[in-house]
Amino acid sequence: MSPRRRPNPSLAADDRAFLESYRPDDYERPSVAVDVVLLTVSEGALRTLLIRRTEQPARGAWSLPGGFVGMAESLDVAAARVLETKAGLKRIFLEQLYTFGHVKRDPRMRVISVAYYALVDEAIVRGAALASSDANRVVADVRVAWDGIVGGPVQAVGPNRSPLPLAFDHEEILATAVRRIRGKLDYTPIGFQLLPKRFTLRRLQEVHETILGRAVNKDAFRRRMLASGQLHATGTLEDEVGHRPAELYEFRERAAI
Amino acid sequence: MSPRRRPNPSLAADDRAFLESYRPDDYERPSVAVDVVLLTVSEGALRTLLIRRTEQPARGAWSLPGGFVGMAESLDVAAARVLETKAGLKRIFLEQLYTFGHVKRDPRMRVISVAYYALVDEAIVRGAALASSDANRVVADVRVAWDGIVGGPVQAVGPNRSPLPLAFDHEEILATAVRRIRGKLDYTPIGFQLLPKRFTLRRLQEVHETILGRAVNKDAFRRRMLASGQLHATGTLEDEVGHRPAELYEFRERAAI
DNA sequence: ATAATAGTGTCTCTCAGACACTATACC
DNA sequence: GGTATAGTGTCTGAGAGACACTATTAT
Repeated sequence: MSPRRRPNPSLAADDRAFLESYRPDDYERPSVAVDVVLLTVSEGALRTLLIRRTEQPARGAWSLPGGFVGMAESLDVAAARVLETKAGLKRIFLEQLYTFGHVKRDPRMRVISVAYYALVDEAIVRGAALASSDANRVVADVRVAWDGIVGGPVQAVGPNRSPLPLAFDHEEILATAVRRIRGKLDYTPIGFQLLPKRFTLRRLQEVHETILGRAVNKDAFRRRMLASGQLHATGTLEDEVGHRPAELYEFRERAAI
Repeated sequence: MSPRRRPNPSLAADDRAFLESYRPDDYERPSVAVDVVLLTVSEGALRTLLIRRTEQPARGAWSLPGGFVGMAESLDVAAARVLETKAGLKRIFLEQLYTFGHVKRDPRMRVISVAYYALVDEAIVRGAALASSDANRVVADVRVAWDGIVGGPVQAVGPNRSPLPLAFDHEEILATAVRRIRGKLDYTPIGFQLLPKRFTLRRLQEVHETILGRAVNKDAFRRRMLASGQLHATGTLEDEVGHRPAELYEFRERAAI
């Protein structure tokens, strides 16, 4: 049962002696899970991947993709694994969000959930396995009822405009993710993660407006983005747009796990 | 062994039926701990409470106060309990920081640590039980070797100016806490938590300067603080200062767990 | 030519930084 | 009065918002 029986050679001798006698099973332990809020911007709406629960508890309700943390994988790796197995997505921007640990948040047993959020271009979402017509998966609209980063309730809405009930405390997790990215947007170039490699400033501005839930000033936005030094003009223009084409930009570096 | 045997009456009938058959012990689980970075500002230095480990592993190294999460307590409650039992402090500002889950961060076994940070007035630290001359407790200086919120290494230094080696990944946790409060200071009134109920603007500015590790503009600081609406002038002045006394202010509300 | 959006130049307003000045306590 | 800090008034520079204007492509 012990996760690491092999003594670590870098430990001091008395550390090793201690390990021999230590009995981890003497203490009752909670389960630890990761839940991932996969966010994308599509058609001017903030959207997230939800999976319908087919088993108890909360069968039929919608939940964030998640899974239990393996004994030999770090939290980051567990979150990336969940993203790959449940959404078919690899090498996506992924950051830890918050850890939810209320005693009764899962009726089965004590489950502590380390929540992550991921940002991904909508085109990748469409191309991934989750695009297959699976009635138990949906990329739901996220309706946010508050301004700025004050926080508050959110609602997931399905393609047919019907509200989707969320299992456990997943509405709180989703709301926390929205609050976090709204706050991060003010001082980090997080919006790039939601766009393809090349994009126009107009598209980037639309992403910001969608996340923030309000219009932003076009001139100031352009100036601020270009002054940040994070953007690289490619010299090429978009095409087939029916009006004057805009220049395509790239983000200088692209974080991924 | 199961944490909650009593059926929850609010559950649907099939949820209850599921609970009867669910066997949480089928899966191996990690241990979950909380570690608390207790920060205070004293004599122009950022300081934190450290406890010397008297048992293996890492006996003799210094560690953040911490403890395992009980099966019937939430993470917030566990952190507050640690603060009370290990530092004798109650009703202190306490917020979740980050969750550390590298597989080998603890050589004994898989331990996932949910880190919290707490901010407290130095006078309370001095009055608490931890002031008792315990050679295994120290309020150490935190030396920060980087500017702004870029992050980097930190070092804990004892009263005799000797560096204190930290156990496990506690240096990383401490550095994460410093990074977090530096960032929060830019847009939230977090500095109040490190001062007594009544304080002068000068003291508040000193706290900000200590946390940020740099001087801040006096005029702009006063204007910004007074304009924030978070401060309430008491009308009384400090006394016995040997020069013109400053007005005492209060923070409008004081968060605590 | 017309429509539609890309992109720029400029003015103003707000706010932070800098600095000088006055105010008020203890000695 | 001397000294030290509290607190204010004002100038300046940086950056966001607003708005007008030019540029460029498809139809």
